[in-house]
Amino acid sequence: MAITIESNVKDPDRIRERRAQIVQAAVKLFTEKGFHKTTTREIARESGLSNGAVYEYVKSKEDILFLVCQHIHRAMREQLEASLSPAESGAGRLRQAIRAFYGVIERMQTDILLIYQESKSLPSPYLREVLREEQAITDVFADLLRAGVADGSIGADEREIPLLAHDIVVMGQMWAFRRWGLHDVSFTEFVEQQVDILLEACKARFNA
Amino acid sequence: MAITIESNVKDPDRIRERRAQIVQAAVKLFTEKGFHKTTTREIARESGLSNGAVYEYVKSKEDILFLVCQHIHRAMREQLEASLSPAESGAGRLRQAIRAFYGVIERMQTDILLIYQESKSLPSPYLREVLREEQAITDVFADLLRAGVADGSIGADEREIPLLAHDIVVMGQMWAFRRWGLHDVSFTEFVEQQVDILLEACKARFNA
Amino acid sequence: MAITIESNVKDPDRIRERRAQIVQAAVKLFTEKGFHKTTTREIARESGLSNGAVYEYVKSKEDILFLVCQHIHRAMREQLEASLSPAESGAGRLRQAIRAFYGVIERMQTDILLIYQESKSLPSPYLREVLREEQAITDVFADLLRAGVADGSIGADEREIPLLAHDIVVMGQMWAFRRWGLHDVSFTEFVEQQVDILLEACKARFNA
Amino acid sequence: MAITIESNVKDPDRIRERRAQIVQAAVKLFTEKGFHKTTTREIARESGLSNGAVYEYVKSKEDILFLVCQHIHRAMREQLEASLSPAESGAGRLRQAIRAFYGVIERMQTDILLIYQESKSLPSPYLREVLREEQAITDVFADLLRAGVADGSIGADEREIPLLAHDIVVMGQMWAFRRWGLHDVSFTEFVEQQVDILLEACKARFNA
DNA sequence: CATGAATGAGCATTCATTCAT
DNA sequence: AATGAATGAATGCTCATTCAT
Repeated sequence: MAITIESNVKDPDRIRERRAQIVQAAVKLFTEKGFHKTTTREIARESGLSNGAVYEYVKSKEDILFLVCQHIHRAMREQLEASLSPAESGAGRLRQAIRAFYGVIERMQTDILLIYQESKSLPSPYLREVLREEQAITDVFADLLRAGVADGSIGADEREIPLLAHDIVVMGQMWAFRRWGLHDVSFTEFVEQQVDILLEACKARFNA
Repeated sequence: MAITIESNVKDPDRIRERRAQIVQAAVKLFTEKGFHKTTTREIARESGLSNGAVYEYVKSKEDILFLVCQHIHRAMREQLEASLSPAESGAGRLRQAIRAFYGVIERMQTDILLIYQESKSLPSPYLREVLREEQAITDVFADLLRAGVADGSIGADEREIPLLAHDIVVMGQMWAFRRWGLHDVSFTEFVEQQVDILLEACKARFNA
Repeated sequence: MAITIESNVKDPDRIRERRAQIVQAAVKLFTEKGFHKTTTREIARESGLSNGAVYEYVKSKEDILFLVCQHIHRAMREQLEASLSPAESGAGRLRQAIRAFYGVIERMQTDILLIYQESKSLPSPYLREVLREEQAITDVFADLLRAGVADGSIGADEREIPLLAHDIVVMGQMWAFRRWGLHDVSFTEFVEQQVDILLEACKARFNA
Repeated sequence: MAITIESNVKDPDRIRERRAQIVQAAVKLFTEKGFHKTTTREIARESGLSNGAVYEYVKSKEDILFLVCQHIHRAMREQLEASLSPAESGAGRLRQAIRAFYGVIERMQTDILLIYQESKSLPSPYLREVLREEQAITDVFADLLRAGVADGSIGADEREIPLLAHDIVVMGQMWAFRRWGLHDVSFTEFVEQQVDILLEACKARFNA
């Protein structure tokens, strides 16, 4: 199911290592100049590989973009999971999760923006995979919502949950993609206000 | 203040007419294949102009993208303004405005997606102008919120208003840019749920 | 024999007038940016004519260049002839002629440079005509030399005369085309030194 | 100080070799049709390289023109130096140098014409470098003149030397750029006459 | 005569990708 | 496995010239 990028090279460790170099270089360059304005030569130079070597670990420039998206999503997931702490109620856990997630967004602003702006250039099988990952993140919140419904700490209706989960994600990500319009709002204020709105929207009850 | 695209041609009516052709062709092609994968030759052919003629009305490919964004924003504004109907209270007018705006988004889905995905390719003076327009739309809702606060039908705090306005916009636009994740939600449900959340968030009181 | 540039327009006065405008504009632009980097549109604008109007008085861009060269040569001739003053001996008349010619060169530096740099872009019948004119100027000096030989004030041999005449011309024109290397030499010094060399070379005798 | 043209290719030998191909092709084509009427594609074809390969060794068409000028100047210098033979007096060495130089000019007529006609199309840093080279050639003669003054074999005044040096160069180069007017003069006659004039002008004394 | 919009061939340059070494 | 030179199709843009009005 998961997409695998082909490589001419056998040694998996080497593949990991080299791709890490490539991805690091690409993230930097894509962030600075965008996918289309970055050349594969630049990626090669920045990653310390030769032109040809890049193509030993990747079949096309789009592969690199996919690797980049994958890498960013992986990092987001890890950070998100690392910062989830167990709480008494479902509502409590949800609140913590949202806060944790928004913290990740704050730290990974430029990467998230990168995905927002460039993922459309992915060939569709890759794009699907990236959206699947985006959905997986959304599902984390859907699951938390359902857990809260189950323990009575959240009053939302099952019909509302999918959209609520999307709202949670989007209302955080806008910190990255609407940065230009939010310069007067501090990150703390931002989080508090959004969390309040979202928990209200879920009909969260902490005394449940 | 407003950016003006230069043209070699003098007759303003002709400019309007030809640029309309160009924009129409470009919207179609950019939507189908994206800005970078569309060639100026394709735009020329699709718009029924010669290669050279296009460059009589526009100085660069980026100009075309800007014209496209401008056109879309203009259309959004017009539709939004046309569908605003006066209501008793500020809260009522806000609710109507959100509904109207979301209707516009529904009808202009692909155009909005286009702006989301391609505006980053604009040279920065153009980009600034586009963001200004985006902000203007956001400000429409900020103003409505303040009007509601003034007549007592909305209980939000002034400090919350800017972010609330962005939330209103983004929570509607996600219908366009998160289409892939909302296939199980009908548009009506979508609107109702978002509007409920948002009005709750504004502390709207309709019996005020 | 003389080349005539065709025109769609009948009235000769109008042709003269319009071509004068075109030439004036072209001289300015060619001097500033060179023949190839100047567009016919620019010439039209600068001369106050429309794009199409230019082509009523001229058949091609090369025609304009030819007209420009012709105009410059004509002006040189006129100035040269106007400043020739009769002197006693052939040698005296030659010296005066050279001085007069060098004065013209000084005043028309940029025009002369223009001919030096751009005439190679003329279609060959035009080029031939331009060279004929250049030769005619050279012949003025050959004739003066012969007159001096005839009255005994110049001792040069007939075999030397053609080259001597070219030397006279070139040693003056270098004031225009070697300007970059002559910044430490004043024009007066330049003239005196060149004239001395040339008259010596002709074996001019003023007491003849 | 000296200008260096960038290349994507690392191996200096290869750069030398390929640039030699490019220059050879370009000299041929520029001589035949001029810089502006020659396309980079033609240069590629004529030099046996692909379109893209040319741009691995050069950054622009102007770079090629500069390389061409540089190559011609280098060849002139080499030939000039190779044909300088020591002579007793300064005046004698000067005479030999002029003859040698004029021989070079004769052999390199078309190349010299090329520089005369096309160097004005060089971007100004390149042009400056080319003029510096032209000045260096002129300075060779200025130095020879001063040496002759020093040993008493030349009677020219220091104030006259710069212009005299230019005269030496220009009176030779006219063999290339006034070819059209010198068809009746044999090269031997040309050299003898110019040398006589110039040595006279320097007040050269061979019995010094 | 004059206008100025339209044409379209043409050009310099780029860059993802390949492949001989 | 790595290198880096080579490829060549593709692209945005220009501009002399024409011609309908």
